[in-house]
Amino acid sequence: MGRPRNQNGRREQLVHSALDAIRDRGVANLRIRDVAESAQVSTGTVHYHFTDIDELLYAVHSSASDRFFAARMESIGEIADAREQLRSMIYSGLPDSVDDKVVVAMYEIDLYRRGDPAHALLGQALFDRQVALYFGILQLGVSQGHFTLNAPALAIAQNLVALEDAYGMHIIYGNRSLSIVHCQYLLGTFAATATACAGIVPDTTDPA
Amino acid sequence: MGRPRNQNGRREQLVHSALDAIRDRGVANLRIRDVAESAQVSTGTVHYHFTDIDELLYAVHSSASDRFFAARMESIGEIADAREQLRSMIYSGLPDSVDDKVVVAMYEIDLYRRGDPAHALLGQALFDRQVALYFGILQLGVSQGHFTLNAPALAIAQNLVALEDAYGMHIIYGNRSLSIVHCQYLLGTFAATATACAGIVPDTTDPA
Amino acid sequence: MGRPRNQNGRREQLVHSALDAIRDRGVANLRIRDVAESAQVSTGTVHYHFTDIDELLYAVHSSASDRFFAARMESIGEIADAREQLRSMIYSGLPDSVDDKVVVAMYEIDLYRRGDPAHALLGQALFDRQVALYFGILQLGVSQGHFTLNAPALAIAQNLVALEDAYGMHIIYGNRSLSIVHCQYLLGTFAATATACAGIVPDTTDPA
Amino acid sequence: MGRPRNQNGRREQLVHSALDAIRDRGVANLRIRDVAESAQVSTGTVHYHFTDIDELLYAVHSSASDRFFAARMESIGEIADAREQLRSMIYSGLPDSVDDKVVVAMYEIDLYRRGDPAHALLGQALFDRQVALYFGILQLGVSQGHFTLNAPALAIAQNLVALEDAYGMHIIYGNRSLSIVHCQYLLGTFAATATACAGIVPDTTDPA
DNA sequence: CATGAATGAGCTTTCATTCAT
DNA sequence: AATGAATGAAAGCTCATTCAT
Repeated sequence: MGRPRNQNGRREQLVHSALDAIRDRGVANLRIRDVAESAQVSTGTVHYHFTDIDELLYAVHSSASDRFFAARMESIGEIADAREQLRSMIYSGLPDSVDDKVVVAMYEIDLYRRGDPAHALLGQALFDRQVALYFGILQLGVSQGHFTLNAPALAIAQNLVALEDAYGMHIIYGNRSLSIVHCQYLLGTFAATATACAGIVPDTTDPA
Repeated sequence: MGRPRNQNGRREQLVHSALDAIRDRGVANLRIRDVAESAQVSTGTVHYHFTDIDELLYAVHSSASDRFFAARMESIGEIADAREQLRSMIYSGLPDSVDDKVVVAMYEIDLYRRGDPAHALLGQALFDRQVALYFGILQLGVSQGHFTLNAPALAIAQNLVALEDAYGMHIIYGNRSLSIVHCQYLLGTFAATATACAGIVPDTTDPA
Repeated sequence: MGRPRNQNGRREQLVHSALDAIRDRGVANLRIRDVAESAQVSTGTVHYHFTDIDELLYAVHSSASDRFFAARMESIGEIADAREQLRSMIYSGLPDSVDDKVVVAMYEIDLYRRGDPAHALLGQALFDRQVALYFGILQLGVSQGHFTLNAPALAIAQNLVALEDAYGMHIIYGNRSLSIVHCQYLLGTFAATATACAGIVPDTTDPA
Repeated sequence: MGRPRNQNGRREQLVHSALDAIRDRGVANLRIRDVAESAQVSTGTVHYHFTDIDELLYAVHSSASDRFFAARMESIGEIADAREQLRSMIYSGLPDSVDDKVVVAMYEIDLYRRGDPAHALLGQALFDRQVALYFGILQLGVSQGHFTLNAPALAIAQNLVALEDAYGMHIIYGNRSLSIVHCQYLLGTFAATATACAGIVPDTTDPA
């Protein structure tokens, strides 16, 4: 009956293409044409699926946040020990590289759309979800007898997410005095002292 | 440096006007005309003093970084006690408000010009200078017998600056779950535990 | 006439929907999509029944003219007295309101397709038919002994139709110094003096 | 001091060019590029002087109305006899030809911008001014002993302007059963009977 | 017959940049 | 030094039209 089959995936495909385009050109220089070319469709097609560029950016922001958080959830899903969970989180909270397209897109759109309440909400929601994740891990570690917290669990959780944000940003920006490994070390140092649990982090020796 | 010399005042005025314009419209939407109108000159005048918009943005970024750092230096200049210095730093490291034009400009340009080595260098240099400032304070505190560090001073210093960066970013983005006062509390919590010095921070009671 | 035959009802439905759409958006802003949405079909369906937008507009113009004239014919069909016929004509010659969709469509398409001989012909044909109608009424009134014409019947008839056109246009345009009632009065004044027959018109007292 | 000399005339020049372009292509098909080409400037220049196409259309409408009315005023300026004034008015109230750009622009914009209060006001204001002009002439004719009005002067004046509007529209539309000369005859017929003054009109013999 | 995703030409609009004054 | 009118490339957005299903 002429019903769409899998073309409903077109929106999703365009969002993926937009991620590539944003990584390559930056949000500020993002043109509809870039997204279209990356997806190998015409510009009209992009406009057919997204009223305007704002709607596309919102979809990308939303999708990137969800994907990022889902990946972190998944990374600790099978792990029982809070120390291992914490270790895993420190790996998944930083961009893979200077070109991690999901992380780049989140930072860029967040800032590019500064002042737009819809985007502010996405950023805030991601922060809060990540805090909740860390919060749970900290409590689990306490109950497992591995962690002794030197401050409220919420404050530690917020600081952990904040450190990830900051180091993620520096990595994306190309700050050469902060390699990914070194950022992991710094996060690990913080986690170790906050939980009074030396054995949790990948590498507590300063590699710098 | 074949730039106009004797009226460097005009260049500076334009940089100041650009700060206002960036706060109001965002770097991405910044037009030469906005800077010109804010400075009450013609667009031609802006072009006379800055070859192109890149040169203007670099000047703004550079000026904002310097001003920001200089203010922080000044804020601890007259203070002898490392605990008071640390307290003062926590105040001066966050934006005044969601509209702190110096901080907004730094973040926006940093991200907007992501990939440009010149701007990356400015960001990195600011980070490093702030780390150095904190590093010195930490060492002073140790020598004064107030601080007992639970991790290398450098790592603590880097984490302090990173937390400021992250919370600054969240404040600027309009994240409503992180008020300025709460961010100060979070920074204070970290500083207090890292230095094992309870009495240094403005307010170690969670105001949330 | 190789058009689809057996579902002429669909064509007519689309023409009606186009009338609504033109009233709401104006011909100049009329999109195929508007017609389709108004008829609750897809844009493809509109294209199936009308080769292009010109064909649709012609059908609408033609239909509106015919409907408008038919209504006027009908409005005097049962009336025997020429004075009453004339009175009735004055009511049926003006748009009901600023949003009379049939009248709006005629004026808009007429002007929008200015220069197109086919549309010019429709306008001219409507004018001529209405003149003929008035002409017959005037002659009837003379033969009934009610009217004494102060000019050739044809000239009076043409002027009557012209006045209707002009006032219709002003009403449609939203001219606030010409209410519908006042336009009726003005037409009545003209008709009364042209026929030297005081008793024919709805209201010969200036309501202004 | 670098003050504009006669470039202030650029706006006016563009309005004139727009009149030509509207006559040639119609308002609905008017492109900024048409205006620019007609004025031999770039499209950017048009946008420099007019924020958007609406502002341009308003300027054209306003200018056309004013020019049209001014020409009519001037056409009777030197005439003392009301009969001659009336005769002159009948000449100046109709478009010169099917391509009279001032009249075409007024009708087209009026209709194209139907529903826009600003344009409605321009149309109404022109109507009212013309009515006032006729009203004065009718009263002058009465005081000169040439006219005996068979209806209120205001009603006659309104009907005169309405007839001009309608016939102007038909001429513009290309209605072949209404030549300019014949329209003048029809206006003259009405004027003659309304004023009971046979000698005023160009040609009271039906030329059709 | 009907659908609606896809297309791409065509338009408006923006804005850095130039340049005569 | 400063102006601001003019430019034109670049981009977003609209929408008639096509076509596979």
